[in-house]
Amino acid sequence: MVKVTLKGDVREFESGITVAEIAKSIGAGLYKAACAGRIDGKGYVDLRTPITQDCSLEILTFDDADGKHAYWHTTAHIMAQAIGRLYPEAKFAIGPAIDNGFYYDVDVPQTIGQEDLPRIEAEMKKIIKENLSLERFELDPEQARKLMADKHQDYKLELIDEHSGKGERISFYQQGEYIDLCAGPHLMSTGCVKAIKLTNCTGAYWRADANNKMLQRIYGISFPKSADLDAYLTMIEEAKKRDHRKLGRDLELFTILEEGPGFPFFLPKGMVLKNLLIDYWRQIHREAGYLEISTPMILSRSLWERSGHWDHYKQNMYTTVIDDEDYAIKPMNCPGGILVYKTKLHSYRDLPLRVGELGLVHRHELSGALHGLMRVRCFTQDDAHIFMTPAQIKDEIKGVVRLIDKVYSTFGFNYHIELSTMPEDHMGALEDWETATNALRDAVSELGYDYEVNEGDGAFYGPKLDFHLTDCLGRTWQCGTIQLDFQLPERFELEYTGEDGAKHRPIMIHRVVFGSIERFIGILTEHFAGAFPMWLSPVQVKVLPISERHLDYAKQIEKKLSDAGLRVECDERGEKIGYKIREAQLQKVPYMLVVGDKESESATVSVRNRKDGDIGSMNADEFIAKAQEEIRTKAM
RNA sequence: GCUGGUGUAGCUCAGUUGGUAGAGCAGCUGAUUUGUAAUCAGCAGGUCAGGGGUUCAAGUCCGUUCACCAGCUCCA
Repeated sequence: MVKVTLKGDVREFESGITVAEIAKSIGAGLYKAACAGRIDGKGYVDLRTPITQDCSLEILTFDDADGKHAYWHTTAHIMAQAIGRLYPEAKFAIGPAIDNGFYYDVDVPQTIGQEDLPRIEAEMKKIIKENLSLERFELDPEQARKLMADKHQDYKLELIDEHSGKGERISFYQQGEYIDLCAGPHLMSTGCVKAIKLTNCTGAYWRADANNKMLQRIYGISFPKSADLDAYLTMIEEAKKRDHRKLGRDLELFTILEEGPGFPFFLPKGMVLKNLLIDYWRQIHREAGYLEISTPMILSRSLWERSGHWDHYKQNMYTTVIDDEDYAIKPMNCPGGILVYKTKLHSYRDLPLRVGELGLVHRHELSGALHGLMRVRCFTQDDAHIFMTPAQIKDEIKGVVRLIDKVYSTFGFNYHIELSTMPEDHMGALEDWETATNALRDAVSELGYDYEVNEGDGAFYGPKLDFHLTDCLGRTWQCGTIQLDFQLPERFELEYTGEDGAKHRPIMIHRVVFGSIERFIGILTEHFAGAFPMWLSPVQVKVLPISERHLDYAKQIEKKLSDAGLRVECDERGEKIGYKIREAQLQKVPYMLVVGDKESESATVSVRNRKDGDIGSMNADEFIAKAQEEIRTKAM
């Protein structure tokens, strides 16, 4: 017998009972809803897992993130089975669950287009109706190879070869005629899946390597209730309305034209926003002890050769020729910052030396990678380089992490941190990489932040901590980054004079907080759906006279607010008040001041808030005080 | 760059089996002088993304270049 603790309740079962059977013993409803199990609070296991030791057990349903994972993974198998029926020559690659649903990569001779998805969906629904049970079995590598070879599943054979070295037995799941190499876990039968939707089909490289064959990837999602599926699809439609590319046009923030793909134009209102972010940036960096410099946009080839960019980053660099000499338009600000460091001698007393630069960099990004303001070919980095002694590394990293957290909190962003380690194409000694990576790891864990490790994704000169923000559709974008660099100080022979009078080599941090101001504005726009907080709104107040005879009074109010430092406009057109309000609402102006007979006689304004509607009347000074307070506190 | 899709007025979109472009909103003009999300009328606006080809005839068919969209790869 084994003792199993379920939600604090201890129950006894015969040893070898499966998770599914335990769920069944609790209730038919739970058994039906069960997706996976969690033993002793760790990870998640298949429902078919036998329990042979005392433990605590959680039955995971679709409400649990891991439960969803199993649910979607099973749906991926159902889709693969359907594809197998419709395209008998199909070869299957991998088909995992992802954050929002699942996909399967398949290799079929025909092109599967959007218009083919309903046919596959229909076949999936048949398979669900057939309520096929999913059976798990294990084979040793030789048997596994034979099974997959018989089915001409070349990609699966490659996957088996990868695992067979470990000598482990290989697990499979079978439902009806469909057998898939798979570690699971899975639901008990295809009938457990209810509402399905295939959302997208696109190309994807086998093993995520651009040198490999491109397979066809089909994305889908599924839910236990069709109402949940409908809600999800509605949510996606709503999210698209917050797309910064649409809002950027509607709110006249920026535009990107065919004449300059990837090179954004900032319109007057977008420029207000950009400048406000820069003002804020300068203020917090001054407070954090940073100096500011500006370095040239174009610098000589020899500089980029010395920095290593010419060897490691050339495919992304725009180059030019001046008086028969090669030059490059800077893709990064660091070499310029380093030259500034070298313009004078430094003492250990100067360190840490924090030097910021709002640098406009240009990078040739692949045409297919461009995406509104999120991915452009020229962008302003809110860069800074910190030169320091080895003893200062950890504190400086912590200082930057805190600064980034402070800024992101100011905007109400959630973020996650990734530690990116040494890439294949790197320069410098392994020990340095190890020291640098450990310093980043220690600093972030000592501050108590969680992070994921992103193997091999560091910069060519050093490892980095990346801060990722999420857009309206849940895609994440790297914004802040902290990179620790031993290489460039070495290459440029940077020095400072130590307490001992001898020359020492400083270590440098490259860091950005916004990341790029362009990308940050994109994220910001989607986060607030264009309704920026008062302090960031390009137009904060719109004065709306009821009719022409209130125009003088409206202009007085406008002047008064403008003198008080508010960004205010007056709608002087001979339109009805409803029309003017509608337009101001669509432009997401935080406050509208309606002025007519009543207001001009009593020297007041009727205040309308874009969120709460009419909030009553007050005199102009009261409104100004209220507005200024909202701006001062950066209220969201 | 790769796979698939899309490209008609400033924006959102119609445009039948090929028979040489249409609406709403926005804009301009005029009338209306208005009380918390769209007043009415008139006017103007397009080398149908760009070359090319098939055809008596191409927005429509074919090919190509460019841009955009989704994803992959890559990245702030």
